[in-house]
Amino acid sequence: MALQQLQAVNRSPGATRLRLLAATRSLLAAKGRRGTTTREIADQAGVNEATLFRQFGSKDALVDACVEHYCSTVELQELLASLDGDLERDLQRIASALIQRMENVRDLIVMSLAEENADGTVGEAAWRAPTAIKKIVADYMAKRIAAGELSGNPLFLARFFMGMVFSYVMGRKRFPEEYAADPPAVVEFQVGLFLNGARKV
Amino acid sequence: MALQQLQAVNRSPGATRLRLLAATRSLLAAKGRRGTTTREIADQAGVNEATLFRQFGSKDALVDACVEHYCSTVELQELLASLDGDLERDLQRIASALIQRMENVRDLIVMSLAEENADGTVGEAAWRAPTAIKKIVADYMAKRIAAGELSGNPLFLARFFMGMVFSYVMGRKRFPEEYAADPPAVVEFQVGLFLNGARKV
DNA sequence: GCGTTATGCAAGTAAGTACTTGCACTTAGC
DNA sequence: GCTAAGTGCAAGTACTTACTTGCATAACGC
Repeated sequence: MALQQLQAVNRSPGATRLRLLAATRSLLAAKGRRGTTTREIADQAGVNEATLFRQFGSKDALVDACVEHYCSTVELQELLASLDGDLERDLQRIASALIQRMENVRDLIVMSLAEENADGTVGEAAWRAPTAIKKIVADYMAKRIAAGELSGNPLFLARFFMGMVFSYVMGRKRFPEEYAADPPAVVEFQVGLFLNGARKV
Repeated sequence: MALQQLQAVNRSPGATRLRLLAATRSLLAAKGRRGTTTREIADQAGVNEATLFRQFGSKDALVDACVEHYCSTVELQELLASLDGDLERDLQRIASALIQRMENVRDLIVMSLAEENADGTVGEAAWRAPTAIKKIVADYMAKRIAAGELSGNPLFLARFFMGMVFSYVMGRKRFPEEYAADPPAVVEFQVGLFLNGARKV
C-alpha cells in the first residue's frame, strides 16, 4: 500500500525530470525563485524531494535547467521564412511571433528582471530569444529604410517595435482586466500606429 | 569606546527611520524582498537590527513603509499645469515626466511585477502614480481626438504611449549599454514616432 | 531470475533568518 | 541634574529550508 502504487505515475527515466521541470516553472512563475521551496516543487511534481536532488544536484541547477529547457530559440528561422516582402504584413508577422514568444516566457522574463542585480544567470537564457529577434528586426528595419519605405535609425526603430510588444505583454500581466485578449486586433493596431502614427492626417 | 561614538551619526528621532528606509530601498532594488535580510538592512543603515524592529515592528511593515515613502504622487498637478496646448510639446512634457517618474520607482515596479502573484500589497503603491498618469493621458488623448488632432481609441493610445515609456525605462535597466543616457532626444524620438509613425512619406 | 538503477520514505543536519529580550549607555527635554 | 526615550550589544528562540542518508521497494535490461 505504498503511495507510488496508488498514483501510478509514469516512472520512465526522463518523465520524472520533465515533471520536475514543469513544476519548477509553474512555481517560479507564481512565487519567484526565492519564494519557491524544493519541497513544494517536489510535491507539485508528485515526486519525493530526495529525487529532486538526486536528479539535479541542487535547487540552482534545477532552476537553470528549467529556464534553459523552456527558452529554446528554434522558432526564429520559421519567422524569417514567413516574411514575404509586404511591409505591413511582415511587421504583423514579426509582432505576432514576438507576442507569442514573450507571453510564453513572460514569467521568466519578470524573474530575470527582478534578479538581474543578484547572482543568477537566469536572465541570460530568458532574454536570448528576444535579443536575437531584436537583431533580426533591426536588420529588417535597415533594409526597409534603404528601400525608402521607412525612415529613422534602424536600431531605434527595432527597439521601439520590441518595446511596443514588451509593454503590451507586461501590461496584460499587470492589468489583465484592461487588456481584452484579442491578439490579432492588437497586432494590427500596434503595427498601424508604428507605421503611421496617431496624428490625424 | 562604544561604536556609536566613533561613527557619530545623527540620532534625532526621525533620522534613524529615514536611514532605515533608504537602506531598505537600495537593498530591495538590488536583491528583492525575499533576498534582503533585516540584518543587512540594519547594517547598511548603520543601525542595530533590534532598532529596526523597535521602529517598524516587522520586516513587512518596513517594506510597506518604504514603498509608501518613495511613491508619492504630488508631481501630477505640476504635470497638468505645464500643458499649454501645443500637441507635440504637451506629449513631450508628459513623456518626460513619465520617464523621470518611472526611472525613480523602476526598482519598485520590477519588484511588484515579480511579486504580484504572491501575497504582498507592494504593487499597489508602486503603480499608483503611473496608473493615475495613464488616466490623465487617456483624457488628454480623448480631448485631442475630439479636436480632430488625433485618431484612434483614446485608451489604446494612452496605453501605447505609456508602454512606450515603460519599455524604454525597463530596457535601460536590462540593456544599459545600448541605451545612451540622452533623455531629451529619446522623448523627441518617441513622441515623433507616436505622432507620425515610421513610414516614409 | 537477477543485478542495476531510480524512486519513496523518514529522519536528520546545518545554516539562515525574522524576531525577542535584558542590560548598559547616550542623548534630549525639562 | 534628572528623567525618559532611543539606541547599541549580545545572546537567544523558533522556524524555515536546502540538502543528506540509509534502507526498502519497484521497474528495466539481460
